[in-house]
Amino acid sequence: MASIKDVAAAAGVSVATVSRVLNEHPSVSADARQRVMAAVQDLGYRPNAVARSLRTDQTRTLGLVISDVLNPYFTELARAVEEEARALGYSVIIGNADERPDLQDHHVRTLLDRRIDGLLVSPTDGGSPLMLDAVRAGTPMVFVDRWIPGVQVPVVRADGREAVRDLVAHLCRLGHRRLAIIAGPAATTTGSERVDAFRDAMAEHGLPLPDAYTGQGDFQAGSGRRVTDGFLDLPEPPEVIFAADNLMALGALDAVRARGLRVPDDIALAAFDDIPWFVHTDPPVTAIAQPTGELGRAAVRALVDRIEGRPPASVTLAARLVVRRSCGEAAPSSPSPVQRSTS
Amino acid sequence: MASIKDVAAAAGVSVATVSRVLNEHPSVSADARQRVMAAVQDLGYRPNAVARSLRTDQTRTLGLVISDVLNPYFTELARAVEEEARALGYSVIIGNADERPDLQDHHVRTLLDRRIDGLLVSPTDGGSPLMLDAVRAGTPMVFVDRWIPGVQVPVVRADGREAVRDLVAHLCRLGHRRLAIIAGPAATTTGSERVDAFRDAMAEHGLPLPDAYTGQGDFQAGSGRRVTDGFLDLPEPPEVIFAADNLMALGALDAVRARGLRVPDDIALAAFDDIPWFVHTDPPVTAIAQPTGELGRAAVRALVDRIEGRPPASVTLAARLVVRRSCGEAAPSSPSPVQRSTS
DNA sequence: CTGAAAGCGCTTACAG
DNA sequence: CTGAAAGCGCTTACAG
Repeated sequence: MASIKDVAAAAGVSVATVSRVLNEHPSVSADARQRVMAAVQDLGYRPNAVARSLRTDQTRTLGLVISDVLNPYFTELARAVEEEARALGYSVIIGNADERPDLQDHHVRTLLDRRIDGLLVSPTDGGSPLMLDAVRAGTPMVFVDRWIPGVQVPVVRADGREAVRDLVAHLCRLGHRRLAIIAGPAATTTGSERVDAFRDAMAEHGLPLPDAYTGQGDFQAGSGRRVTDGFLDLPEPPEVIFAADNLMALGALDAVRARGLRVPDDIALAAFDDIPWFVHTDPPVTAIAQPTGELGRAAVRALVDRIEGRPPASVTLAARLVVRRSCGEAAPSSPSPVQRSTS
Repeated sequence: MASIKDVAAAAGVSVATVSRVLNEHPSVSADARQRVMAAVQDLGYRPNAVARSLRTDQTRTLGLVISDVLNPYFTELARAVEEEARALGYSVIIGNADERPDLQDHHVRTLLDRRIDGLLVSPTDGGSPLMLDAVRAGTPMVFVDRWIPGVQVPVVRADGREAVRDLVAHLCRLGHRRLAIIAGPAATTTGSERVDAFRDAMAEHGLPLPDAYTGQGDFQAGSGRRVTDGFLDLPEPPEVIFAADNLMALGALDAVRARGLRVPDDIALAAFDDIPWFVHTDPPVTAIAQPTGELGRAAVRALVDRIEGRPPASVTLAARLVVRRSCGEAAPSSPSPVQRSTS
């Protein structure tokens, strides 16, 4: 592979001059520029990003550590992140933690070793020593979706409180009283917040959330199945299951179906996070939709602000309830069943 | 951030010695090793991967360029790739082409600039000059899923011919005669192969595949909707739509539902690529399942073989038909409706 | 406008 | 076993 030396030789100039034209430094003669460009063409020269990074101490790369790529929510988030980063001249390297703190640390470490310019994290846990060290060491960082309390890092996330209240109101209107939740890990903010919001909203309606109706999941399908099985084995099973993410909702559907039960007749179901498939499931699933793309873009902007020396801002966007048929009656307000979340 | 010099100073040795203990070079005294380890601990030193790469001319990184991260098939593929790569001591950087040749080239270029050790590609098109150049220049490369004909690069893929024959047989058995396909881009191998396999299988049953029943899609949901609308507008619409990937099947479901029609009563549907949601759609979708994880792992092994100087092998695995209810009668052989593809 | 030179943080023959 | 030195491919003050 041709190096800058080869280009310099071919163009009859010094490597400094080649570097200057490559970096569009103004003080290069038109003639020199010409010859360098020609040599670059001829040799098919491409600057070695590794060498450049070593020299300039910047990689123009962002690290994104997400909890689970297989979760469509995070996939969409990752896509938006990459898109916005590309627009701002950055690449992004994705690390998939698979909801495992050890894997998360592995990726953070690898990313740090590669000297990425900044880190976007959706923490799988309450904050490992490694993560905390990275913050303390001054690594530009921004949390997306989930965050670690007590740490001085901007957070870009959706607030689902209102939407959860809307959901509970919707459920009460349909006559449901025994509501259960499949929660995410308590160590994650989204894990605990969604339960809290649910419990608080229920309280407003004078409904208790008994422990038996609070299942501990891990945001993955398997736990959704397990917890749902537990609910269904109860002497008095709940009338509604609210899954704190779409994968656990999938697991819940698996479990319900395995028993030959029907949604919503035998048991109602709702989920946090909306995905295109929820329109086509049997029945269509009522869900709380996050502005996922906007979250990803805002997170990148905050991180790049931080990297480039501008003050980064935390951002909180609203989530919203999308009523479908999985809790009972279809929403009378919904104009067409195929309508997609476009707003 | 501490550098190797700092460690050397703290340990009272030269940087060469530090480097040796870091790389587990045998000829280091126990004493020196001891002191270096301690210094590394104290300083929280982590070697700069950028500098190491520049020096050793290897990044221990694989590039993976896929056509669409939002497609669950590719997400799963990417996950398997990362897993196997990690097991073999490599990181992977994913580039999402979004089915756009220009974006694909962008990522290939970026990856090459970063001097990744090898490239895993599922080409969006028939092969851009850039891609061809990269092959010619000797970049270790392996194609996964899709490939570029006439290029000397190992291919790891699933052969869907048999499964498509099984599908067509299944459709005929159910009495369907007018079968239509939503094809992928003709420039992709999977785009053309699936149509060919479908047409050939139909021919065996004496069925023609008229042009009107061959819709041109691009593997994305929008095209599935458009093509399906076209089919449904035909004076004599097909009885079955076979979508060449799961996203176009989603689009087809959207379009069918928008007209208030029902699957399979009004029109039957089948898809290439199986995803967990197909179990829960209304109705459950008959699909051709690829051994996605195994493809990803085999592709990584082939690429790493190539990188490390061993002869890489092409791999072809079989896809298989998973019958559900979207084409008519449920499969009588299926023991339980929730059964997941585990084999 | 241009080039020689230093230096980014490593690794690795080469001597000792 | 150990260190001094060269060099990977760049960029960037510093002189001219």
